[in-house]
Amino acid sequence: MGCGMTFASPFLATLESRGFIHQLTDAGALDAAAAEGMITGYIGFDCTGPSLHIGHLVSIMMLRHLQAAGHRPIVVMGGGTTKVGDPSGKDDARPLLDDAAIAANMASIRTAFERFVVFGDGPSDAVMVNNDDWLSTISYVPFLREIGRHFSINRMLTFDSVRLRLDREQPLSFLEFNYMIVQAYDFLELNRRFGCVLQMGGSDQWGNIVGGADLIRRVEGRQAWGLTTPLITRADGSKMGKTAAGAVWLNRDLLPDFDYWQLWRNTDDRDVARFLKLFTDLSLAEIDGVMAGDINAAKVRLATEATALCRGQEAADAAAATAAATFGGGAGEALPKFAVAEPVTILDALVGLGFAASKGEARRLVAGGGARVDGEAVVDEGVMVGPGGKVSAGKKRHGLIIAV
RNA sequence: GGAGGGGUGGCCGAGCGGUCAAUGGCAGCAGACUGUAAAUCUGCCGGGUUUUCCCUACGUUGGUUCAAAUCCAACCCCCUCCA
Repeated sequence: MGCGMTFASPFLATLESRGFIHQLTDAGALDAAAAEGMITGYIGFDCTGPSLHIGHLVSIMMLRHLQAAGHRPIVVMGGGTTKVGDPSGKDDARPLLDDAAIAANMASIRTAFERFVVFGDGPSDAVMVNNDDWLSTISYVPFLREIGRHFSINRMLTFDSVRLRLDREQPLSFLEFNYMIVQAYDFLELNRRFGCVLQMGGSDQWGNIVGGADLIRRVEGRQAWGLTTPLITRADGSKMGKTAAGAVWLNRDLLPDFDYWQLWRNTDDRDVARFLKLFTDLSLAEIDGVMAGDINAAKVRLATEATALCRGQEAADAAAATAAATFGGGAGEALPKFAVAEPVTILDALVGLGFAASKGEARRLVAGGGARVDGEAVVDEGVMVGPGGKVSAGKKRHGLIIAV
């Protein structure tokens, strides 16, 4: 969508040209600040799950572009805000997580960032902080007097996150109602600690972000800005992040490299150009070149570039090589494997590889003509497969039987 | 507090004493066509069992029946209207 403006600062110009910008506050002043010198910006991430997923990728890429343009990114782990729970875009309150669960999720999540931004002590090196560090020590009455007085209930009631709940007569607890205040306070705290002047996030965060920028202006008398991305959906209307098979995790231990690569490889034709801009480092000129060629080659390029960013070049190349070999009729190393001591039936092999949830489902797969051993369709469910065999379910799912 | 309506398979939504593992739609999986895409058409779509067999399922717990998702009772939860 974008705002159609032209920007003087490389950072905003890049975001705009690549489709990252949905809304931003005082574009002219932010552009001037970013053009003039280094700025510090942040994005917060909740720790409600064990890993971030590709729905978070747009935000992560913005931090990457921020750093690439010579600015300083701050990754805020929402150890504290996760305890409150963001009502934005939700009909119901999320179950509250305990400290141990949040800490575990946070530890798992932080590893994903190391591939996208460079952490360190240099001026534009990324910083990671946990907002629990300052939120958990807040004293109630002093907080109300310093921060709470700047928030108008009248206005808070008009924010979408609150209004939608009230309009639908869904419950909204006082705890959740405070989320925006707590997030606004984060921005203030980051402004004080790091001179952070920009908060970015998804479009559902607009209210929270503006709240923070307002708070900084009122308390510190300084200007701060907010920027949101559009909600990225696939051509079929589905949201990024999830497929019917489950969340598309960034962490390798939750989703194998090959599966991650395959996911991008199977991108809808209509999404390829857009995704190349959002999820790879290729320049716009390179993308034009790629798109001018074969669409399937473009998808391979998207898959390899996106996988390299998230999982490393080596993993991306291995996945690409495996795909080339496997879909060329052979088999690649990165395929799922099932270790057996002696030959098993095709049914057990399909279940063992995770291609069928039950023997009944495996049976149906065979009956429907979808099962293959070494490329040959299996018609008899009694067929045995031993180590070295390649088992396929449909055209896209392939696995290897190996010896224990 | 009073009066109604409802809770069904991943989701939506029929069924309202046996013929119900439960119509239909969506999602999903597979086949055909293709390009590891989309669209379209076809099949499958609780679990086990080499299959006119067994198990588990229609909010929960009991009951009536030869037989219940379907009837009764109590309880839990949701919605609407009245106070």
